[in-house]
Amino acid sequence: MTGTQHDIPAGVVERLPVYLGALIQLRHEGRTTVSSARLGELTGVNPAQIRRDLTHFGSFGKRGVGYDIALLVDSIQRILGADHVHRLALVGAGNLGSAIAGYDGLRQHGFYVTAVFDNDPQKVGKRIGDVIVRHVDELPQVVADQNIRIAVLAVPPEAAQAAADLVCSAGVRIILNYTPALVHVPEGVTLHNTDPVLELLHTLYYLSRADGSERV
Amino acid sequence: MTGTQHDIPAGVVERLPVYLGALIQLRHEGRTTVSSARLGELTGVNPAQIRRDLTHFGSFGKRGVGYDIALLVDSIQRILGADHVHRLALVGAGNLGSAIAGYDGLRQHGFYVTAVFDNDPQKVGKRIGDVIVRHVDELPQVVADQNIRIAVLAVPPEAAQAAADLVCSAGVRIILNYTPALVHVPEGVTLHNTDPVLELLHTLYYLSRADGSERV
DNA sequence: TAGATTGTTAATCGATTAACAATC
DNA sequence: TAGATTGTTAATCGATTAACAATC
Repeated sequence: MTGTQHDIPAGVVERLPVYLGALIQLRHEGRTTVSSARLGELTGVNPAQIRRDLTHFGSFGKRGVGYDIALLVDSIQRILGADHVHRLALVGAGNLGSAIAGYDGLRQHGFYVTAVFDNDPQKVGKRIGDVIVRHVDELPQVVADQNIRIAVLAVPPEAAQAAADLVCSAGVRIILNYTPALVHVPEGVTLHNTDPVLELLHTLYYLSRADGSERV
Repeated sequence: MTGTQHDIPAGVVERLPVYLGALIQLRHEGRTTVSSARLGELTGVNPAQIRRDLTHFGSFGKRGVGYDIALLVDSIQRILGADHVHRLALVGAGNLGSAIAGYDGLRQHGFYVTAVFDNDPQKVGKRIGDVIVRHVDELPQVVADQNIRIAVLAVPPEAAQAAADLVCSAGVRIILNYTPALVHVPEGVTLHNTDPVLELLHTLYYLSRADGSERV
């Protein structure tokens, strides 16, 4: 789904944010160092794999001691490109959009929702999070002005493709699609789908196997 | 993170819901058959892999023709255990909770939010989706009465572990964690974390590589 | 029949893990 | 020094892909 960049395996890149989440939690608990063994417990990843993953980017630990949490947090953030601020455009000002705009975790990682759009005149002008909802017609101009690279789609599924087309032609490079619709994006745009239902279905498989799959 | 059930590779189980999503969209468009090549285009999965994935569960296609969409949808739903109704307990009646409860895609796959809980007395008694918000104290009783197996956590991160403990001891078998907190669950409970920020961070990596990673 | 596409094998590729020497 | 834990190699394991015979 994403063009293979350089030679870092995709699995490694997927796990880095998981490590980061655990490290931030550890730092929050006041810890200063952590071993790969402990990090493995917290994240469910094999300790050897954690060490191997990290060596793709350098050497961050001290033998006999472990990893300095602050250092590793900084390093991973730099690797991911999360060491500076990113502005997000949010398309769709419904319940989901409101939840996303109000989500503190975004700001903690340097993601700021600086523009919200909707095509419902009822919603235009209202405040969501820290910003006023604008009409979707203004999107190209605003995205260009703010040099926004990331868009989040929280619109009804029927509107997803149109919204994707719009943000793509406005110059957005990453789309987070929160609708169940399968949208197509041009080469060079990274699309990430997060349909909660797909994840539920996936997990469901294991439940059906685990017990007698009672029919309801 | 999940106990290895039988001999189906985890990757296969992860992709089935993706196929299902595409198939449902195709059915919605009025199509009746699809080739692995077309399904591969839609989902970004290699056609050979789609065919190989499906053979784990049987033989669903017709050589020279392709797959009957209706049949394949039914089959995948049955494989996943999504061919009957599942009740969900939702913990947290904020914006995110409201978005989840109001999400149509859930019902389309047989997931019904039949109980919503919050510990804020302000929210108890209000309606979300089709149900009245109850105090979290009632959770054990309600989950037991309704024989609920799946819980969705949409609470503040500080409250996540307590909420997880509560639903686990009430007998829930699958937890969908929408908070950034790393929660621990007992053996036998499947935990699925979906922190939107982690996904953003992951995607961000590729953006930083793609262009000159302008500092803002 | 000719064309298309599956089901399946066999080859490749990459990821995971165990093990251990290096070293804090 | 002794104990701990990393960084890294080497072995294993599994997933991906190409190719093609089977067959609709």
